[in-house]
Amino acid sequence: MRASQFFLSTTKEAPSEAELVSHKLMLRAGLIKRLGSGLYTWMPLGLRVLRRVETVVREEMNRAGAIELLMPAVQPAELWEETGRWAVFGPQMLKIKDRHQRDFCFGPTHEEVITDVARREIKSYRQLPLNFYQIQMKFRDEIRPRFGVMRAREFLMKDAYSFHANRDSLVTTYQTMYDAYTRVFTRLGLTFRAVAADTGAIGGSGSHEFHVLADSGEDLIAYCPDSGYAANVELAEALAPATPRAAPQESLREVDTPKQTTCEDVAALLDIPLARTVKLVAMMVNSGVGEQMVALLLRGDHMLNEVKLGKLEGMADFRLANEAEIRAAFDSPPGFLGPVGIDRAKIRLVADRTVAAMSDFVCGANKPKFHLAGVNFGRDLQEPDVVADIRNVIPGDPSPDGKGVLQLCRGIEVGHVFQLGSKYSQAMNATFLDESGKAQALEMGCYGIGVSRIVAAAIEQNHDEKGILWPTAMAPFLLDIVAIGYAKSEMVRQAADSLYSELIAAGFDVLLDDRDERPGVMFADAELIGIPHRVTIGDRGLKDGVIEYQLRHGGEAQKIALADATDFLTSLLKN
RNA sequence: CGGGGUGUAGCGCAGCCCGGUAGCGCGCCUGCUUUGGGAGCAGGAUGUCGGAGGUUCGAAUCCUCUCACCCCGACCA
Repeated sequence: MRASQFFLSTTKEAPSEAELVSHKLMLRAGLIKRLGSGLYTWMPLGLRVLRRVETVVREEMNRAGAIELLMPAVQPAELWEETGRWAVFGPQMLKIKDRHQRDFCFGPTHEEVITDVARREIKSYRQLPLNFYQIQMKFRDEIRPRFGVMRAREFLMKDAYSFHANRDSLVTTYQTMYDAYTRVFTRLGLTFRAVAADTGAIGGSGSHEFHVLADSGEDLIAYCPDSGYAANVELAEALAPATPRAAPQESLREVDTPKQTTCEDVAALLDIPLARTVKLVAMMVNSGVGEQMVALLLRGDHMLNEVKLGKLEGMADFRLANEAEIRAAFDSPPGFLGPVGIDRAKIRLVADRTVAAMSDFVCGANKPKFHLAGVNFGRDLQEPDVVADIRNVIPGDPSPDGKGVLQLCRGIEVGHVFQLGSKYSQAMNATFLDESGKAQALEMGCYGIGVSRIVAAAIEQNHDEKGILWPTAMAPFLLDIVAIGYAKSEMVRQAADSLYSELIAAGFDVLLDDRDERPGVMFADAELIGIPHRVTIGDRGLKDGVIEYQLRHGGEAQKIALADATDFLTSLLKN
């Protein structure tokens, strides 16, 4: 591609809306342009990158035995009503009406559509297993789109769905897809980690997420360097303390805490470790027959894990209690809440396992400006109604597999694989006939990759102060030929044109910068855009019959004889 | 949706407090010079100051309402 025939639109400054490096660089390099919140045009340069990622994904899906198809982006509501997800997906789904006032949505995912395909097409166990995939724009009305294409409302996704006669077959394909994902992210040159994950709104049993590791990632990952255990903190189990609760040593007493409303403040005032304090989080839980207050107990330095909480019996629907509800139930403002002396007939007490094993702890006194110290279960209050793991793990917690301790890191979720089981096939009556001629529900798996998000994640992981450093597999061009004085110098023009056409003929994606720009502009663009290899052709070198080669990712420029250039570059780019 | 912030030329911003009819840098256009790291000089174009209402002789500036966007918390590829 000749730069003069292409469309580059780079800028020195990034729009102020961009916060994240990848977002800024994508705008500055002219990969994307914003249309509205969470809506982006992929400009010609950005589209080349997106297509590269798509190519790797497509190749690996095909290799894994998945078969490509393309489903409609617009889906009828009735299909979603069959699985009950028209309501479940809720406001995140973009719902639309046609001219006859019939309800449709712009597909946020395609389990319903593919299951409909399956129930029409799959009749016999002889057809199984089957794995379909597509690469398509999805729409999700995100609460807060941000970070450019990282969390956009419209985004490109590869979604695959597999169908099986039994669980074993599902597990086999699941593993095949897991391996395929590993190959995809490896080929794309990303540093990533596969982690055990929660299944969220998609549902099902087993699931893993693939995360590109980056400090700017929105997800927290717990991993154990010793055992290889890795899980999203949403899921990572905080083991019950190994040592049982110690016997009470202290007597119960009130302590003056005139301004201390947080565990941190109280611990600082009393000069005790934060781990000796207990906080109470008041929740309103809707059990279906109205709301009831539930008091959660967590150690002062621990954070509530809402995913874990939601999985407890009868706790699926909860929200934080507001101040009025708290005052009514505890006769105290927030900041001084505690489990001692509360009406347990009205307020259920759910304690984290860690708290359940504590003794002589400090908590609120349900009285403004006072806390209690030396608090003990059994003696000062009844045992909790429920003891469960409801907190996030923290660094140093023992690994759930019993080998070593956990550490935390941040990740960007770029892939997710699920074993769905028969959730959708049962709801939609998608069955096949087994060997004995009996109708059975199909076992399903589903597998997503955030194609457009990968582009942002890759930049997050590969950039420097000058711009993007594309991994080879997703670079928009492999090589940039910077022709200095192309418009003026016959010598430069001839050398650049012939090198360019030879490399193009050899099948390489080469950009010839034949614009009538100053050298600095062309160099700066080459670096911002992140093209991995660069040669510079100018009168200065050509006088001695040489051109210059430079790797984007650092290293000294080297001079190459013009006569050897094609061979040199051909062997270089082949790898 | 709750909390915070910003809307002024294509982009980045100043002007607003203290009303007098809009400016800077980059970019863009023309010409000349320049050509190995985002050029120099000269000339030029571009704004319903996010929108609507109000106050006022007069509003980018003050008031009210609205819309959009960004950031912090609940969703997911």
